[in-house]
Amino acid sequence: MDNQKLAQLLFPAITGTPEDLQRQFPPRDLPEGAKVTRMGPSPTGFIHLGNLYGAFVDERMAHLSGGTFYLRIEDTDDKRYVEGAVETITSSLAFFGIGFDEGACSDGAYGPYFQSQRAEIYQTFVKDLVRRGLAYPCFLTEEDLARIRAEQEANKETTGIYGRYAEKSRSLTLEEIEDNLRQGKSYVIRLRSSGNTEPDGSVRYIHVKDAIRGDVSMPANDQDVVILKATGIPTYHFAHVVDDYLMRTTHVVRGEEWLMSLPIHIELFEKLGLEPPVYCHTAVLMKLDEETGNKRKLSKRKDPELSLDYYRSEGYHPQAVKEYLMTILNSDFEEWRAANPETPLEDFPFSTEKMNSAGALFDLNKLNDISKDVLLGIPARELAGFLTDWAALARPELVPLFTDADTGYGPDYLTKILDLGRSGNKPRKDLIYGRQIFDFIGYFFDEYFRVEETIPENVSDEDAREILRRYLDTYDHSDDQGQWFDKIRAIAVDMGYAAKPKDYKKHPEDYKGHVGHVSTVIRLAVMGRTQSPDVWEIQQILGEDRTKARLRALLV
RNA sequence: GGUCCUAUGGUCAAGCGGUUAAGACACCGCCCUUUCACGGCGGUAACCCGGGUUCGAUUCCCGGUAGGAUCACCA
Repeated sequence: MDNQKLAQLLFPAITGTPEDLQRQFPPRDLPEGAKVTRMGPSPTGFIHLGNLYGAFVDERMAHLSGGTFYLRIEDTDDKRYVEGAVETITSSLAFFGIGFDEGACSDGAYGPYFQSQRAEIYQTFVKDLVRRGLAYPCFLTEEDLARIRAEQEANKETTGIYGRYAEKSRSLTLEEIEDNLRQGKSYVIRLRSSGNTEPDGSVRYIHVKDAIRGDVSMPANDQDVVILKATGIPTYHFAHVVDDYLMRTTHVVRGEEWLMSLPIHIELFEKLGLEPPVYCHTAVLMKLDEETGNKRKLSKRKDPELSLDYYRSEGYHPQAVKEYLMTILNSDFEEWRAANPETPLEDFPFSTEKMNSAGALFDLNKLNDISKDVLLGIPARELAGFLTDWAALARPELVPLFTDADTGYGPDYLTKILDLGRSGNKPRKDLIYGRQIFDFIGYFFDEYFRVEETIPENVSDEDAREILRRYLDTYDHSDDQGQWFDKIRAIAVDMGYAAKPKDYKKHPEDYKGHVGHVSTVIRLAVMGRTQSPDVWEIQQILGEDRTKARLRALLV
């Protein structure tokens, strides 16, 4: 077989060579040790927590080393394309403070960054492979493939085109190929694999140093995998090898679902004579399945928390999600964070070697706990803005209350609410995420104020009314916190409640209850609930009119 | 089924041949306290099983078991 002729027959339009391309995209001019990473999403527009997890690793590796992080759209499967996907991807990541240095979003010197626009580049490499006898056209139809598969399954053999199953296509003569081409038969280009059998008949293994998993070894590839689809567009495997080489990627971060195709990629790099990057195969994010009690991969359909939109619509602060992700990524991050509460996340010495190769369970509790601390570190004014942004997305009807002082509320009001109890050396950590925050502070807005709990058991209805009446009678909005509470204490004592809970605990028979029960009644009247931050401070925020109105409402 | 990965409390995890087996979240109790939260103190709770190697295995090796991943002209 004249491979030179075959190559020319198959790719008459390709005139360049791999060497030309290598010259066209020379090694990047970066400092020693700088890492070049990339994110390669398919443009379905759906971007989930797993993507963010990976992108975060990419971004940290690149930027911690003074390298480059770029975006490449892997749209070799035209069926998947969704309009506006690039915008969705970049804006989703931007929300979490992850930005690309170059790529599909902003261009750069190593493009094009859409695989669909790189057909000529791939074909240049394929043509070279054909020319060297390392790849060949295959005219097997879907039916042929199905038949082979059925036979293999019946024989309990590995499925695929390899060994003797590849022979027919591999041994096609130039004339047969020409003939097929003339008939307009559809074909793919397959790699002519060297197989994985040693001369002595044993299986040959590949050994790869994975930056997360350490030494990994598995049987070398023996499949004549498809490298160029009938459309002339490469499969993922081939595109990965060509692109990551030409774009001078130093570290490929991808999910462990790719681990099994590593032998293919290694063989492809070998045949192409190119240096493979360092691989970093990340663990899959897991979740405990309620039904089976087993760990399972987070699923797009069953688990809303996989979607990044979930965090946006729930109102999680991006920083909280990031910090949570970092605790999963590098477990010593929590310790570091405790020692460096003020230091930006970017200063943490992240490393792939500290990553765990087992799949971590997604832990919402932990995220919430981290979120409390993160929100505490954000000034109330800024938090008000964040909450307003969240409301615009998830609860648009709240936006006027947060932004418009004419509603009787507005941004200053909201800021005061959010800052409640956060000063001092033992600040409250009530705020977790948007939806939860509004549940927590809703009573500050008359439209959402509702008395939803009942008075303590040991306070009679008559006493409750009496407490409120006396409280309203003596209410002076300018009282300081001490004066204010003295009045409550006076009401309590006067009505037969202990001034101190301890007195009541010691001699419960002497009292109806204690001052805490009395203030609970007030709390219920003003806040609509029995649990809340300091009543006096809340009243100061509510203002005199609103406070009194709520008290009166219960007395009529 | 083949191949590969993984295996420490409910969860995330330190550990890397000799430890009273860290820590964090969650949970429980106590203290602080007008409620709640915060904070402080304390507590329950773990090395998958079986063989080796070794004076000694959570740690190393082999086997099992379990869970996960993957076996496309999808990425």
